[in-house]
Amino acid sequence: MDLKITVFQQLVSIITSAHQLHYEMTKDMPMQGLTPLQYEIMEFLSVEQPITLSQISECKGISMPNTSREIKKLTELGLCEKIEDATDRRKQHIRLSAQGEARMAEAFAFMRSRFMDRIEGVADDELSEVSRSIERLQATIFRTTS
Amino acid sequence: MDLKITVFQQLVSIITSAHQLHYEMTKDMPMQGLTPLQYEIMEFLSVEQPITLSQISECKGISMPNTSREIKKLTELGLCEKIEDATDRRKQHIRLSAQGEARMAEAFAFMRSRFMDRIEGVADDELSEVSRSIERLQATIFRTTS
DNA sequence: TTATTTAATTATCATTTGATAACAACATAT
DNA sequence: ATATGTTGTTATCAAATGATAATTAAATAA
Repeated sequence: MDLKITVFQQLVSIITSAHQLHYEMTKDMPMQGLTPLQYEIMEFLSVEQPITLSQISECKGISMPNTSREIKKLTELGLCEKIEDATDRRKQHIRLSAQGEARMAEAFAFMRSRFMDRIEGVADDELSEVSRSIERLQATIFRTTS
Repeated sequence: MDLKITVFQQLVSIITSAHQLHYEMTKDMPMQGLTPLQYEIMEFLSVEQPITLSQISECKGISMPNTSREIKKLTELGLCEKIEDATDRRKQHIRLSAQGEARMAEAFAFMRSRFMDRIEGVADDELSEVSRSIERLQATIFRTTS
């Protein structure tokens, strides 16, 4: 069969697995007043930061009014903050506040603990292989086509 | 730094990338009357099939009443069907109907097309590397710990 | 200058999804 | 036989999210 088709099918399967693993790592995690969407935005912010409202809207597929609403709530909760753009006064750069960073550090610690249980028996040389494999995927198919 | 910590951080990044890529492949895809959750269940069914209602509920983190409601809607739309269990008459095994399979084949064709555009310039030997990398991940960290 | 575009906000309503209680049918343990 | 647990259903309400219109302010194009 065509190699590209094979890789596509493998990609679908790994996307499914990644989704499933994320679900298992975050299941029963205390949300401390955040709705699922708000938490999702927080996770996104901890990876892409700082970022404007329009970019969040575009990347996550949330309309501008709804993005504005959720960021407002997160800001009111003290979890993120708005920074004015130096050259364009319309733009707002959003980043996690110190409290928001702490909150996400907790979340990732929770996930990490779940992950550690999962890979308990895996040998170091196998893990090195895994590490190289992930690097390879990030450098090719997951690379952002700008 | 500890290898396991490194792999965890890489894992978080690949989960994010996978989520992002899935979003880009399905963005603007015609949903033909399916809600996001219903489509998500359809994707799940096309991977795990047949499966009981309780298993869908457990795996996807949807309560039984809500799972029942959504499966009922999908069944009414002719996209999936219920099969009685031979030994336990309470159980319902759910699978995609022929129409449901056709619908998902369309969905995957849509995604595949997007994916092909994305990897247009990637050489075959690089793709083979990607393929091996995915296999390695599926065999290790994404393997289901039963 | 004036028009047009872009970034963000507020308000509002519809839809989707989540949560809970009450129930029915069947299986299994005591 | 009776109790208890499991699987799934229906109904209902609450919460979260999506969608749209109207608005403000600032940048940019004409």
